[in-house]
Amino acid sequence: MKLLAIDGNSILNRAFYGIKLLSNKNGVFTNAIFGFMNIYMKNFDDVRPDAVAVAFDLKAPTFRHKAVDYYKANRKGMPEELAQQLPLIKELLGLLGITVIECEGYEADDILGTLSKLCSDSGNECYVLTGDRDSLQLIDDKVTVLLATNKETIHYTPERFREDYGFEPIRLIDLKALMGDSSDNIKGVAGIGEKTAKSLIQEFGTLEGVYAGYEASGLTNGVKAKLAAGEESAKESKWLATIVRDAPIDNDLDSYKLGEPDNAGVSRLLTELEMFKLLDKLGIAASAGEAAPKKKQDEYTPIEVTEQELTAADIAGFKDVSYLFDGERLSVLDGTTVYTTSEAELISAFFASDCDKLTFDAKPHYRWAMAHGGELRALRSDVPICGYLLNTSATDYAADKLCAEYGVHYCTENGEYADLVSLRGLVKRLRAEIDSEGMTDLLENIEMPLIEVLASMEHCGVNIDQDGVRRFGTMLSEQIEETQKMIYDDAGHEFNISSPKQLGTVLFEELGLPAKKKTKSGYSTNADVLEELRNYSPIVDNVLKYRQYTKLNSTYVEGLLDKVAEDGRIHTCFRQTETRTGRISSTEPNVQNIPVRTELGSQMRKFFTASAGRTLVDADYSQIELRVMAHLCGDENMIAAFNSGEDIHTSTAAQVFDMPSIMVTPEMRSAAKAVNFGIIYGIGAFSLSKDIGTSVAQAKKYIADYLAKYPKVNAFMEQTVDDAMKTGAVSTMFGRKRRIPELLSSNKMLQAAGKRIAMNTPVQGTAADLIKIAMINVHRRLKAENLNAELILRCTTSSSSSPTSPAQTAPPRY
DNA sequence: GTGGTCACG
DNA sequence: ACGTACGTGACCACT
Repeated sequence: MKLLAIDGNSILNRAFYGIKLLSNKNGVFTNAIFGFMNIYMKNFDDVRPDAVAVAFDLKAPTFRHKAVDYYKANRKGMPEELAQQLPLIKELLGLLGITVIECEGYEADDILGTLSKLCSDSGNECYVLTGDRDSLQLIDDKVTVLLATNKETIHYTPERFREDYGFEPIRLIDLKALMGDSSDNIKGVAGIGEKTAKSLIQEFGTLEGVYAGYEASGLTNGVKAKLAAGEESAKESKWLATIVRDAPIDNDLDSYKLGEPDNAGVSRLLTELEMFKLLDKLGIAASAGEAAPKKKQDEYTPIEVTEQELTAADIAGFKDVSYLFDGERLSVLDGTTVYTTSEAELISAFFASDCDKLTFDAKPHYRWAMAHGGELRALRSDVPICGYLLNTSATDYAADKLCAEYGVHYCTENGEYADLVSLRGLVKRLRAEIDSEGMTDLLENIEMPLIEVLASMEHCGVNIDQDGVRRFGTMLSEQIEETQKMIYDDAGHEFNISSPKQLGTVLFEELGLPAKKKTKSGYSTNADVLEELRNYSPIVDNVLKYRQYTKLNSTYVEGLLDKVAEDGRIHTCFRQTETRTGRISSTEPNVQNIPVRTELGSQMRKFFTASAGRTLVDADYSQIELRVMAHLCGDENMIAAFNSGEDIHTSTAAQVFDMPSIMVTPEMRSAAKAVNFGIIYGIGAFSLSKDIGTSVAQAKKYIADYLAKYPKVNAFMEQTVDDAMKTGAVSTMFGRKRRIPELLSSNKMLQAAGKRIAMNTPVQGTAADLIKIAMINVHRRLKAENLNAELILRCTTSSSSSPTSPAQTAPPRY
């Protein structure tokens, strides 16, 4: 029999610190559970055990059998984010049929020690899974320790241990007795570190051996003196370092055999935690409907559907239907009948009909209708859009997940039509939720109408001068080759310049440039770092150039050409349920990050052209986010600055530096501009100082002066953060909500990040709302006035607000 | 799949 | 001692 014995605390800890904080919508953290289960499942697959036991510490309130416990119990407790996951993982393990062992007065490793001894003594195999090297002392012929590190799990057999340490596993105790372990508050012998301790154990075998023979040995007098002074401490340390192997736990190994999992219970728990990926991995059906958490399950009587081919006559009879369409096949649910067809004419007729429609992700349907010269009418609700408004942070808005989350019966009994049959109930629930959150107007008057606008923009696409792009690419390729040669010359050999690892080696080891910053995996070689190193060697400049050229070539030249359709245009995909703030994003290609900041890069924009006989018009709001801020906080000074029509950054500089605008220098304006941006992002003095190249103290003063001049900005920020801390969420002017679980974190960095999100999102999100409204209005007006014009892109536009050309204050005109 | 880097608002 | 502004997406190297 094989037993897998797991140090629950150790693995949970490792998982917690190894995975970024995750939480469900109620702010319950789940990252440690997620990481734990990943480690567990991987090792389970490797070992294929018959029995599993997970041990957890159970701390007694009073002094216990080991002094170390006293200290551990007094150590700073685990962070709240982790502590709250502890009962949850225990519950989950129980539901999975895995034995959880806790033993009053004993730590997890004592339990592992006891379990492994039980196995060893009875000739059974034991695998001890832990992240703690202390447990390596348990290794023997029957006991393998699976040491989970950040990268991999090392299988420690006696052989492997001897290779790494040069002595027997059990001697780890003697080693610790000498070198100590500050994390366990084991003192060891003062002045003896890892190296000395290892060589002593290798020479004398045990602690007792050391003390029996060290005086007569050839050790230095210094070491001898330290050993003599530390003898008592060493003996106590040895005792402390020894893992208990006779904890009073159930010694019948059979009792740890895997039990039957309670799949419904697991499903309920993981659904509540919104850990759908894990549910999937466990092979348990997501979202057992009866197990919905907080929300009471809506009443539902299962229906049986019948299936038939759709006819034109059927369409005429439809009033209020749900449908799904995958680009080929349409299925419409009316009552209990599912009408299906793949005939384009019928699909077109259905889309164009006036019956009310509910569906799932309608944008492609609009596009299909447009591509077939028709239209999609009377769309009443789109599930992912509703789901998005209720939680902008979800990774996807699949029907089964949403049903589980909002307590709606997911109609698995309808087989392939589960999504379709569930649609109506789901929409009803989501709309009710949206209504109670005050977002109905946002849904009906912004997000829903926007779907068609985005579809139309995607459908039209934008014309690309492909030859121009190709020529630009050829030019870039030549530059790349040339630059590459120079870099190889300077380095003295060829290497992959695009590999940060190889580049780091060349710059910081071979050429000996001073490394400024480190990343997790080595030296940082980002533009900021390289910028500072430019004077050291011409190679640095060339690397920067190489980066610029290759970026332009692969992302923009090649990336764009790849996406040009047969009509010579690119048809990007606008994503409406992607961003946390309410902005639209764009993919395949991303048209929202076409270069503009450098002269060379901005040439890319020339290749976005009007097709023959047409004109490309671009329009943009000027300083929309700052204007939104001015409006939201109502600061008279800021509003007056905008109303004056003067360049806002110059005006800010004039206010902050207390002088007439005409005396504001470009440096002052640029500092003011940086502060303005900082204000939108949720200011920090450090970053501001870096941005404008001043001391942190100077940056602090700028911020203080700014906030003094615009007191209502300050008040608004404080109020917003305050409210956000209370409600865990922020809203835009149009009622769009964003939950901010980071605010609940006890990690100060994370909470500070949450506060910045709280300050930024109402501003960024309101701007997004406004632009969406503008897009809808423009689209409608072009249509209503029957103009031969189309809205085609929502992309980057020239943002020219230089001091000499004052910002445009009038609303854009079309 | 993740991390580093860099393009944009 | 550490990291250090908000929001995105694409590409590359590497695991």
